[in-house]
Amino acid sequence: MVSHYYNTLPYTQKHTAANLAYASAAGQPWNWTSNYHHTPPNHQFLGDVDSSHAAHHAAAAHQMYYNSHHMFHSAAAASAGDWHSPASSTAAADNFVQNVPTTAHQLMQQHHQHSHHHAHASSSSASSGSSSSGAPGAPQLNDTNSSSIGGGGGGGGPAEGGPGSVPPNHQQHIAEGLPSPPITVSGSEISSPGAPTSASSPHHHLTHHLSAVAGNNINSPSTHNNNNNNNSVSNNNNNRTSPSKPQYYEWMKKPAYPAQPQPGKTRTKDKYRVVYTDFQRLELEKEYCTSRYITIRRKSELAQSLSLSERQVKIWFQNRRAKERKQNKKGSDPNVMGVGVQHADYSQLLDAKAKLEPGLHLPHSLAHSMNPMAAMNIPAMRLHPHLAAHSHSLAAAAAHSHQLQQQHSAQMSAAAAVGTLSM
DNA sequence: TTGTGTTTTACGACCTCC
DNA sequence: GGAGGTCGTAAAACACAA
Repeated sequence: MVSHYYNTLPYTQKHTAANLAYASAAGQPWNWTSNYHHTPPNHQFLGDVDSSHAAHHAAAAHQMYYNSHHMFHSAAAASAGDWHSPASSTAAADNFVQNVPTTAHQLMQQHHQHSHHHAHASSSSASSGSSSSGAPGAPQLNDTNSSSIGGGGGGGGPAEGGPGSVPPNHQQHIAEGLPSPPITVSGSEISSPGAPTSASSPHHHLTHHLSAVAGNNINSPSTHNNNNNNNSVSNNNNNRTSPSKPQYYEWMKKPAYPAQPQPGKTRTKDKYRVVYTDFQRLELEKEYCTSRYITIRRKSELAQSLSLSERQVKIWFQNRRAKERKQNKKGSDPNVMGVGVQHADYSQLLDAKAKLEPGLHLPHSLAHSMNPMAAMNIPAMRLHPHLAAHSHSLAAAAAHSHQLQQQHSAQMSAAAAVGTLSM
């Protein structure tokens, strides 16, 4: 049986505009990607600046932005003023882990309610996550692909750091809201700090189970001396007609993924890739909305709160930017810089939002402020990465960003107008 | 159900910056 | 040299038409 969560929640959510999940490019009710990340003013790089001022700016606008439109974020903002406030620095960081799970729980509860409201069919979605106790060290994973489910992510992880240090009830919250044990591959830091070891992965369970019953350490690098055993098993294959004993075949000895061509390669371990939960995606999107380039601090915080590795967060941002560039390129084919696409998407976004929150009618100015980055399409926004990475250049980057934002404010207004009218 | 196209994670190669 | 950026790509996950 397939993972409850995996099958229900993502799908139903993805097909429901109200659920804020990613929607595939085709047929999506509103293009989260193209619209949502249109960061509020002055957000392009402010989020990267570890200065309290800039961060505060980002946090404030971010809060407004999400409070207005996301059932998630009202809770997030309410309980986590620190969320986007690096200004709160260490103390906030200390509280971060403790706050976030609670927030996550709230968010998921709201999400769940909302799912009931708007997508009744998905009623079992979030509960699937909560159905797994997600106790630390004892993640309950669903059958398949549940690596992205609550169980593993929060609790199972390494002893130090991350949600592992969260109080028990928070652990459950994490299990409900911050699933995804990133069962990624070895070799690098890619394995999530908060994620369970691969031994917790369903695949791993299966593989190990099979290997155990087969009497082979199939995943063990030291098994090259077990060729005899393998041979014996292979020989058993010839006796597969024997009814008295369970038969184990050659394929059973194979790991879930093809053997590594090179020992150092990392892709082939337990899972080629994991699927992030909607919550993880949402939080990442939120952060991306704040800034397309994540700071080291925020990366660390996010990684911890989402039970992802910093590498995963980094790569997610890289992929996210690539996605945006791709979309921009696609939208800018006919001598346009994608603004038209952005407009359409933006109107869809607002339309969806309006459905989501019928009472919400954004004033022009607000809509404008929400979408300063319709011009994110603009090639000029491709500031040099290191502008974001290195604080020395941040001021210039921010200034540049601001200038670009102003340059495109007219377009933004148009976009906002379109969006408002569409409601 | 299956085939096919798209999206999402993840990586390697290569680059720039400090 | 290390960190992080883009670019290109692999492959799983997913969506959808036939």
